Amino acid sequence: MRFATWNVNSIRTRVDRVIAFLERSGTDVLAMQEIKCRPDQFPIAPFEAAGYQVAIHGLNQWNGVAVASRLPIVETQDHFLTQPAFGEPPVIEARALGVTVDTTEALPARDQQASSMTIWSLYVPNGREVTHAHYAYKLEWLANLAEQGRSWLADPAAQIALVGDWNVAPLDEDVWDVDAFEGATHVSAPEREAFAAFAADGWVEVTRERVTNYTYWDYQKLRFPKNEGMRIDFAYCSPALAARVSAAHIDRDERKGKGASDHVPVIVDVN
DNA sequence: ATGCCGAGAATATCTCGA
Repeated sequence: MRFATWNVNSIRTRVDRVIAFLERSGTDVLAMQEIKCRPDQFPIAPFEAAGYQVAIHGLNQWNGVAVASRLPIVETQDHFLTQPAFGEPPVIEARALGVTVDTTEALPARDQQASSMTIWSLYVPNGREVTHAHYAYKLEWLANLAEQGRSWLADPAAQIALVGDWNVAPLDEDVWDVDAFEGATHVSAPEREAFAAFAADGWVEVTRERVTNYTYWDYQKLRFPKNEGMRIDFAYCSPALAARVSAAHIDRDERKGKGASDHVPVIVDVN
């Protein structure tokens, strides 16, 4: 069984690339971020034609998350219980979508193996500037998700993946030039502590040891040709799910050519 | 090589992204 996460930066602009990726990669479940549209604007037909159901959560042109699955979708949640609001009036933004899929047909029968998996497509707030209210919101968002996550991990058999654009570069090596990020968001100590808290709680980030590459390159200043990128897309798995992960990689080719997202897919294989 | 910002809404220029 293969799942993936990809910040697509507008599904309406990128749908042809996304469908081609699904068919080329054999991905069973794809978590998307920054779809930048409402459900009624989402190009559902090409997904269905390719054999995928789509769960969509989008409020307007900002943010937006979705999950495409060729495994049966059995439950969806359009926010996590402790998810904070932002703005005036306060709104719980479209930044989290939990989709539970039946994995029976994609995995070999095995004693006591779970028959379902919940994949959360997450688009963590950017933060903008460390002095901005959006930054405090980002830290609250991560802390509240961690709080929620601890309750989920009370079940040692939980099959849960928290995947998406975390908007945090956890290590210095996750940015092309740490000096260029002095004082910026994504690399600050509080953000890194908020990210590391998930590991302390028992979540296992399954791509760190299997992928040695960036997942994002800015559109500006020839960042991709010069390989000046950032590693900010991750997959935290519950312990029981992490134990079944066999491989992970990125599809770097998706950053090439006309019409690329600024992020690439991060792909995880599960036995 | 992969190439110098892209997307959406509104309507000409703004917000947002990291």
